This record gives sequence, structure tokens and C-alpha cells, in this order.
Amino acid sequence: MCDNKNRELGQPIGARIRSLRTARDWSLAELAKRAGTSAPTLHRYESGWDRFELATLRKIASALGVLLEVNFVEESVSTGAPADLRALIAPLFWDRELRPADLDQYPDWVLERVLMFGSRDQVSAARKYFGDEAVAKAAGRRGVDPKTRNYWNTILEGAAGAS
Amino acid sequence: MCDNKNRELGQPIGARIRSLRTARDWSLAELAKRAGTSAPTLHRYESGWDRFELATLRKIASALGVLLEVNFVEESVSTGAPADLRALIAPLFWDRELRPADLDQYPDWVLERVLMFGSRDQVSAARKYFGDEAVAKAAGRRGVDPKTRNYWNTILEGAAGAS
DNA sequence: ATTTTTATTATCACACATGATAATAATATA
DNA sequence: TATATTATTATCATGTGTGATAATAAAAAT
Repeated sequence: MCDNKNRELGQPIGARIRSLRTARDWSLAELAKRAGTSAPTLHRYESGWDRFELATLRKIASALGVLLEVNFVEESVSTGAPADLRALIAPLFWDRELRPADLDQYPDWVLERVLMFGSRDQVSAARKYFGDEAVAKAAGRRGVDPKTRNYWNTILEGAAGAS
Repeated sequence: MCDNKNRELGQPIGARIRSLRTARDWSLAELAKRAGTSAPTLHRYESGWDRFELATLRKIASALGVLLEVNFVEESVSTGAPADLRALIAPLFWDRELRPADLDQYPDWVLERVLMFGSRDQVSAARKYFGDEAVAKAAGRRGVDPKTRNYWNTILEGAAGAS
């Protein structure tokens, strides 16, 4: 999830709540009971409400057994420069040196590795650099495990639906 | 920053705001003007206020030129069961199959690989499973690059200091 | 086909987050 | 030392997020 609407880094809050709830096979009423709120209120949240109080999000997170993180994030490494991205993800390429040209010649291969083994920051930077289409393509490669593939299919589906 | 008080993952929100503001050499009045709020209100926030509306945090983030991230983070995989950890980190052992017994027979070797190439989740799960002492030991192995070693020495030093 | 469960929409009262304002204390500047 | 700037504390009016409730639609179960 990202709260700043200018950057699509994940699901909107409401969609995330729904996703977490349905993963647990809970009804709106069940989660509402656990979170100390009401089903119609939760429905409102899952349907696009966006102006939460943190206290509300805290209750919901607690009921769902997840951690609520709230971060002010400085603009990350500049991803306009290939050299910056290369330096960031180079550690993932233990078997072969990652050359600067590889970013443009073999985006699928690079992304596959990043999606499979990269940290959040590395993945985020690569996604920004290559774009969602390239990520979707890379997620379809044989070297990507089904769990990771499903993850990205869901994320990118959500990101495409929002545009 | 982490919003769930049960886990210490960073600065409280208010302290983070102050840190970002003073880094820019702005007064309370300056940030207040940019964020469309008031100096006394900002002072309240920086001094421990904790029950924010997201809209408020958005305004402040925008004024500070930073990204507001709001995440529900799943608790990581259960690390009580060796099979779960093994499944999680298995992709990192591309050159040799990771057998269940390896976790107990060669913890150093397993951890070295995880520390060097693991994702955040993988590292976190392994750390939880093996404990900090084992991580410290593994970080000292020859196959761990100095940067990673320093990273873990710092982290574990901090973790030891906190107890 | 009927009943039960769940989701969805709408209304409303109330608690409270927020910013405006004033006053005072502390710090920085001239 | 005097003045200006900034930080801090307190009060209060207002807008709004929230949950309770009712009604209805849709989906699932029997």
C-alpha cells in the first residue's frame, strides 16, 4: 500500500483490508466484531473510503493480526540513472556480474532475479525503472515461483484496474 | 516508524516529523504554513500526539516533500516449523538442494547464504529460527561480504544493547 | 423454492481531531 | 540589554470520522 496517490506502489488501504479479510475467510460481520466496528462501516472502508483515523486502522490491523506501519519516506534512490539501479540490485547477481548494458538488453532476466530475491527497496526501484508491463512479463518467466508470480499478478492487476 | 506500539521498528510519528523539519532548517511556523496547519498544532504533534487522521499526515508529508506510506504487514511465516523455514529459503540454495536436516546440521552455512542473498522475509524468518548468536556467528564467515557483516554486527550490537 | 447469511446503501448522533487564537516562556539576534 | 523569533501551553469552535441502526439487495445454504 502507498498512501501518496501520486505513486502507485500497491493496493489502496480498503482493498488491502478486504484482501486480508477474505484470506481469513471472514465475513464483514466477523471482522467488524473483532475490530470493534460495524459491518457497514467496514464495507465503506473496503469500498474506497480513504480518510482514516490512525486509531481506526490500528483496530483493524490488530483484529487482522497484522502490523500497521506508517512511514514518512524520503524520496528513494534516484531510479532515473541506470547506474543507481545497477548498484542497488547488483548484490542479487552473484553468479554473473551485472553490467550496465544488461538493464536494457535483458530486462526480463534482470527483473526475474529481482522479483525472486530482491528486497523491498530493490524490487520497488526496479519496478519504477522498468515499468509494470516489464514486471508482468518477467513474472511470467519460468524461473519465477508460482507464489511470487501470483503475488505480482494480483498487484499489477490492482494497479491496472486503478487506471 | 512503526505504528504498532508492541514492536519497536522506528521513531514515533511526531519525532519523525520534527526530524524531517529540522533537517530542512524550518521553524514550526514555516512547516505549518506549508502544510496548511498551525505552529501550536505541529508542536502538539511533535510532542507525542498520536491519534492522527491520515489527511493530516498527508498534508504534512506533502509539505515536507516525502512519501507517506501506510502498510498492513503480515506477520512473517511461522518459524516454529523447520519445514516452513526450509520452504521459505529453499530458493536461495540453487546449487544444492536444501535438506531439512541441513537446518540443524549446518546452521552456519545456511545462515551465511540467507544473510548474503535472502529477502527481508527470508532473513527475518531465519533470524527468528536460529537466534541472534547463530546469526552473529554466520556473519563472521568468510563468504559474507564486509558490508553485510558490518550491517549485522551493527544490528545485533543494537539488539544486545537493548536487553 | 425458501430461508439464511452476507453485502450494500443510507441516515444520523456523538466524540474528537483539527486549526485559530491568545498568552507566556525560551532562544536567537542585533 | 533590548528586540525579534521561535517554541510551548491552553482554550475553544467547527468539521468530520465513526459506529449504530434500518432497510434492501445479493449470495449462499437448505
